[in-house]
Amino acid sequence: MSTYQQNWKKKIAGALKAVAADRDIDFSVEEDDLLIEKPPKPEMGDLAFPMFPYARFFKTSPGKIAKQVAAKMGSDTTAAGPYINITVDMGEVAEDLLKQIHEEGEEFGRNTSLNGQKIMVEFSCPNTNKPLHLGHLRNDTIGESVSRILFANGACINKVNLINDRGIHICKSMLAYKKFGEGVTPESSGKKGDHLVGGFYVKFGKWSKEDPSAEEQAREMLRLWESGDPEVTELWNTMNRWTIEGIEETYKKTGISFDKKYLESETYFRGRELVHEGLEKEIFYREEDGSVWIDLNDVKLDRKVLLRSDGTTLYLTQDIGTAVARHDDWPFERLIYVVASEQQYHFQVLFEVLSRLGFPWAKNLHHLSYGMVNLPEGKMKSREGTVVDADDLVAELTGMAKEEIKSKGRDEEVDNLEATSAKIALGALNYYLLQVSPTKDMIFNPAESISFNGNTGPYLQYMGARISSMLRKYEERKESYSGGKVDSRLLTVAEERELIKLLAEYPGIVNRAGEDLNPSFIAAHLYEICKTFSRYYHDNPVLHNESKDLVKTRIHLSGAILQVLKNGFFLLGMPFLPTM
RNA sequence: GUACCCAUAGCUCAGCUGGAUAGAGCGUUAGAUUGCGGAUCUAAAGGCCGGAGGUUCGAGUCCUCUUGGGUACGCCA
Repeated sequence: MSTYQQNWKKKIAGALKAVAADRDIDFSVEEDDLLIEKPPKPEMGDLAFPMFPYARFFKTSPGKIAKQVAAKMGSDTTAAGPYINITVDMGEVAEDLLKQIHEEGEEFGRNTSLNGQKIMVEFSCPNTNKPLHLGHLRNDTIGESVSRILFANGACINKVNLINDRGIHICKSMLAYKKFGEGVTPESSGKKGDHLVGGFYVKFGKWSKEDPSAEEQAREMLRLWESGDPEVTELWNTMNRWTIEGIEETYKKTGISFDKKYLESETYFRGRELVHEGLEKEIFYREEDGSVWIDLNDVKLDRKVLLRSDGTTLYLTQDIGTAVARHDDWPFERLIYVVASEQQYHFQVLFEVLSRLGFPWAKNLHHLSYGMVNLPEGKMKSREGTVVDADDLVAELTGMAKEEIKSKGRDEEVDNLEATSAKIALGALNYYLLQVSPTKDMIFNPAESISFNGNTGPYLQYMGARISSMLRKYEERKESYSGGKVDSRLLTVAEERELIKLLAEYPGIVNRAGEDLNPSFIAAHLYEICKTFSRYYHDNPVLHNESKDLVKTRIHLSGAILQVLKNGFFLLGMPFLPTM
């Protein structure tokens, strides 16, 4: 909610009360309860207030109320059927707004609604038996973006990762390495560590089809690992290091970072302890075979096993330990788990268990459940080898961007072809992934994502580059505009009014994105700004203009737009490019 | 079988707490360049918002039922 909208709410609320007083009706309205919207067409006005809700109190039609209210207002207010439409003096709004944007710079759009609240965000959570794939990329970009958005809303953020480095699946790649690896290393093979290890995981799958004893051998290895066998532990250490180093390289390339990294191998003990404590408190119960359970039938979550009959821990047990360890490390007020929607049941159970264990903060845990990423050809299936590898995809997009730059003959213009291509690829990827509401399944189309026109990352980046180019040109010939001065009242073109409104709305969008944990609101808003600016500068010369005042004013506006784009890009993990 | 999620233009997606004639992009068709980077812009065609009831002054949005799709319900993670 921008300040000019707030002001108008106040005025309309006042007029409504005045109308009620005239007619001796006992009526009051809080200005925050007033509905505010945009008229369907800009020429109808900038703000609209529907009068439907008041018909009941006033015992007349909304249309009549609108007329009576409008009569109390000035010439900028018209009654249009049941609506009151306001035409805002945008010159006045622009004067303060543009100044504010230029002064606040990268801080414009931030607010204090979360007031220093400590929020932990968990995302990514890779396994150490294979490299990242397209699904992780969605997870990573949502996690990173939501963290930045919450920070912009005034929260204190702690981004955490949880490395899944133990369990039977890890042993499978280790076993295959031991049998077929012949001592190969990332260095000797020239392969990234995560890809090398992932290859052995795939190899295990093939081998286990031929040799029925493979699965049993993997279980034996797990037992050895849990009992601390030195040889297995050493191999585990080595291969985990390879994978984690490989994955961290991918994070670096995709602009993802964490404040803290948790390892399952270090937190699962804690989970086991907590289950034992819960058992003593009779929150859990033991079956005859020794396994430990919780009965959640009263909340329709069935019953769930917490410890195997041999006393070893499970995924859920480990997550209990991790949550408690985290709260001890950093007493968060909220913890957001960015995890695929497949795991909804898991988190319902986890939160319920933590709550029954008596942790008051359990009610502040939140599962940010996001949908699957599919391909135009259909679902990704690891068995059919159609899983899109993260590194491959980034490389492919980078290659496509590079070709595009060359084909436009701009490879001489950009200062670093390789770096620029990579930034375009990243912008394309993140924008495409974030443009869709997190909760929904989506289809990822690589060719569409990297396209330079349409609703895509590169299009937005292009608008940023174009505005930058204009600002550079302005700086070059600044002297020829000397004597001119910024005058917001000159911003009378329809697109200018629209742009000012969009800029004014930006902080509210950041707020809403934070409340709903939904970066797509920001994506949509930035696209709207870019599209409007495209249309605007196409027919309205900014620099090639007789009036020096007008040049300066439009540059002032363009600079503010660029600033908002930059700020929004950051929230979406999209690199900004001054030229491309 | 039970629970949760989704269904809007040929395709990919928007549509904020219910509000004026349901919007974009891609694709299709037709246009615009002595112009700040045409990697652009303009316009047209394209919709029973899966279906049926209900609540409401008003429903793409809320409720019930129904159809179709997805996911979960492991001593896997």
